[in-house]
Amino acid sequence: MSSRTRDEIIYENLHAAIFEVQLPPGTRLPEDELAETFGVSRTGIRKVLQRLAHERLVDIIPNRGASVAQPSVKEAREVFAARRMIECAALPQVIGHARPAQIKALGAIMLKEDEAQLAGNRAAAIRYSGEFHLALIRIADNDTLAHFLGELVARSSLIIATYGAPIAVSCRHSEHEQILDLISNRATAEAVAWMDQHLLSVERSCSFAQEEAEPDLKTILGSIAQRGTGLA
Amino acid sequence: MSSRTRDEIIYENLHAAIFEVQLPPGTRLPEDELAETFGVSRTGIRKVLQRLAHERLVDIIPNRGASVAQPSVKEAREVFAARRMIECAALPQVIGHARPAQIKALGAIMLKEDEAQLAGNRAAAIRYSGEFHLALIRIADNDTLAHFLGELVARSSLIIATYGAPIAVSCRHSEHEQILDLISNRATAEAVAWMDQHLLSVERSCSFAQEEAEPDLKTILGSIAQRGTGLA
DNA sequence: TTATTAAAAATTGTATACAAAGTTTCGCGA
DNA sequence: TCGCGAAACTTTGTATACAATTTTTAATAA
Repeated sequence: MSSRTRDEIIYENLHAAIFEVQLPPGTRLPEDELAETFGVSRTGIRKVLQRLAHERLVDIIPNRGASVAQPSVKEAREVFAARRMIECAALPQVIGHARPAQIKALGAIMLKEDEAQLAGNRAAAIRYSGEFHLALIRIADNDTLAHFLGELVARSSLIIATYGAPIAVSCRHSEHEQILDLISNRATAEAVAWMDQHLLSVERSCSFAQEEAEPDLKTILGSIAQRGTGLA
Repeated sequence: MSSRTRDEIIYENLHAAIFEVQLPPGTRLPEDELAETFGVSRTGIRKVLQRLAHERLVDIIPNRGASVAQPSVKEAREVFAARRMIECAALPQVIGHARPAQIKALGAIMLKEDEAQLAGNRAAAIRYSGEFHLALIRIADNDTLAHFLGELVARSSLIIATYGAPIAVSCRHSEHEQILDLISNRATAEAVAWMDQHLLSVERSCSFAQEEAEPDLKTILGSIAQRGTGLA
């Protein structure tokens, strides 16, 4: 499998670094620095940055360069709403196609996620948690849909990094276990309901309140002024 | 609205040309030729081609350049399956949010599509037909989802160009009218059922049979051999 | 001290040059 | 005539150079 071209490798590295929150939201990504790091010219880097921008994992502002994306609250809600629609809608297909070996593989991923959690390996926990959702939808044998969900899962990581409670890491293991049970029992309706609740609970674990209202400069300045301006 | 950078304009031009089947699937897109056409260097063209490749509107084969994508049968089925999931799942949201002005706007698009059909303006008919589906989902106020559907709708155009009957142009006007009626009456369940049927009927209007089976060289050669090899 | 402005530095945008890979053409031999 | 192979040509891949823009720094005046 050496079809992994050099661009591909750079992409995978950057993607993983962002997905696993080694590069937190907002981190600047100067072309020169990346080019030097990966030992290529800016040309190759730009291509990768464009791709990541298209996946909404980095923001590119014209003439001002790239940085790890900082999803807005609206975007965060959209991503979770889209995930609920797609993952729930695909679940019947998943259950229809699921073979024992695939369910076993899901269990293995879940186990690794659990191990990573216990070991305090945050990056691995995030990776396996996302991998669980992706391995799940891949059973539906729809690459197009799986590709979309891949983007949404990666963006979810950025969202949780931005708005999530510092401790809560993405998905709770027990919920994945529950969904897996329902799938292997072919309990479609219950599985869909659980998946919906699972994704809602992840969304609820984020605190969007602070930015729910547009950051209002006047309000902020007003509250500062209250503390006394020294004027008058 | 002069925030349309030069790349953006090139992208929009190429996208429209592909979407409206002015550049049929399989058309080669040499960088030099495009660069000359748009009066820029290859650098700018490559960026646009990469973007279109990410949207699966063009295929890029390393060292062999870009061409308008030719969706496989599997990909075609995936795209329609994804559209059914997304458009049906979003419909409740659409109906919940729909304001009279928006429904009126949908009606206007439908009218233009109808006019284009009658005038035999195939490109405009395709454009408005896609625009109807996009305007519809935009009512749900989820840019993320609308963006995904935008890609799926454009790919649908390529699919229909590749597998569709020469006469049948995308969506039948009457079906759009029916869906619009059900939405304005807030008949959610019926609207979802109609949307599902509508998308299925578009899919069924394509003839995937020829390529449904993997193009099997041995079979083809065998049937040729049957006609007599002249050997022995 | 603070605000304003100009110059300098850093960063991105775009074109061009050269290298690498692929395609075509032409000629040679069977 | 047909098949094979090499050279010429075409096209893409990558790096580098220079232009344009933005950001930072420094200096000056209120």
